Amino acid sequence: MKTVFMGTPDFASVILEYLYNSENSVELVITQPDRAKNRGKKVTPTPVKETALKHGTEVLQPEKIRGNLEIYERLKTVAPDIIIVAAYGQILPKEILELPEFGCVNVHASLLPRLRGASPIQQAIVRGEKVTGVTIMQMSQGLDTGDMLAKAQTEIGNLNASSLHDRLAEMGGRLLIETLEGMKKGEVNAVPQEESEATYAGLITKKDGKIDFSKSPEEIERLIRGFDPWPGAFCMYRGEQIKIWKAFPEDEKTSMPAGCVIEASEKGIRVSCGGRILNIKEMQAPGKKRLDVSDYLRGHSVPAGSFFE
RNA sequence: CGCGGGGUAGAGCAGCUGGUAGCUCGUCGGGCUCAUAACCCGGAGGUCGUUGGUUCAAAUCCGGCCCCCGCAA
Repeated sequence: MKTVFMGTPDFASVILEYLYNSENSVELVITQPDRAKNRGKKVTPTPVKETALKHGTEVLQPEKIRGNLEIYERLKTVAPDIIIVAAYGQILPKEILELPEFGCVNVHASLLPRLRGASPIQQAIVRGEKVTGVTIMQMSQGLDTGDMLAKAQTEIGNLNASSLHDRLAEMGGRLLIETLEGMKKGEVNAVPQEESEATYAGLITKKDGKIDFSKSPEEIERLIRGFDPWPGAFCMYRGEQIKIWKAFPEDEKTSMPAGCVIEASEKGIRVSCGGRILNIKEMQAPGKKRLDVSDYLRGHSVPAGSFFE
């Protein structure tokens, strides 16, 4: 099929690669404008833009796609059979959704109707879902509310957000291509989402990574894993913001107050939380690299009775 | 020119108001012990990121460059 692709981050760029490696043509790619970001405030192209340019496809980066006549006319001229959307980052107006013969389909990184929204991958882990997956859906005007065309699922196990992201991106790419094949043959059924089962995964900010030691060790561990590598789960120790990258819940009970260090050794820093214990294994001080707790302790002292907060 | 921290022994840190480098762990050898990741004794291991400069003398002061990281976006 003749397609137009719209997407922005790495997740979308993986999907786009699958599209290039398929029978379908990519006529045009639309992504978010280059933004000044990172240290040094350098203007950086989006991953999708890089992928598109690598394949020699024209890229458009409208600041606002809604009500953008130029883009609309352009799409009309290109006249794609279908528009593929993956983590684009802007809401598409009705007239674009209805423009192609096959409409717009979205690759979403969750098993809809669960985890609609911007952060399905992280939230799947943080909320303790056992399984998650990808859904290909026919886009409608609501937020991830369209009819579902295909799904694939996977166990989360103890993956962190980075590994889960990569896995879901690959799954999404494969599933998209299959679905496009099916659509061409008219073999795809659109299944409405069960509205009552919908959950939402909103935009994540760095502040959401703050660890609350009154919560259970399991919950904290999921936050750490779900926010790895971005934005990272953190807490304060002696006035410094410390990121925690690896930790394991222990069953042992304790009556020490939340955040209290019970023991610090090369086996980990054991901290009281929610009446039980979280064993911290890997951490990072500001301006420093990620360190094994055993390495960290060679240069810092973490006495029992001090507090993480 | 967004703000900031840092590059010192295999690892993590200290030293940085200038005068031939120190701590903890590891490592090697020896000892103690029924035994040990415990303890005692001893040793090896560093062109102090790189490159210029100031100085009688620089890890320590000044400039350029390379690399790592935190914040903010």
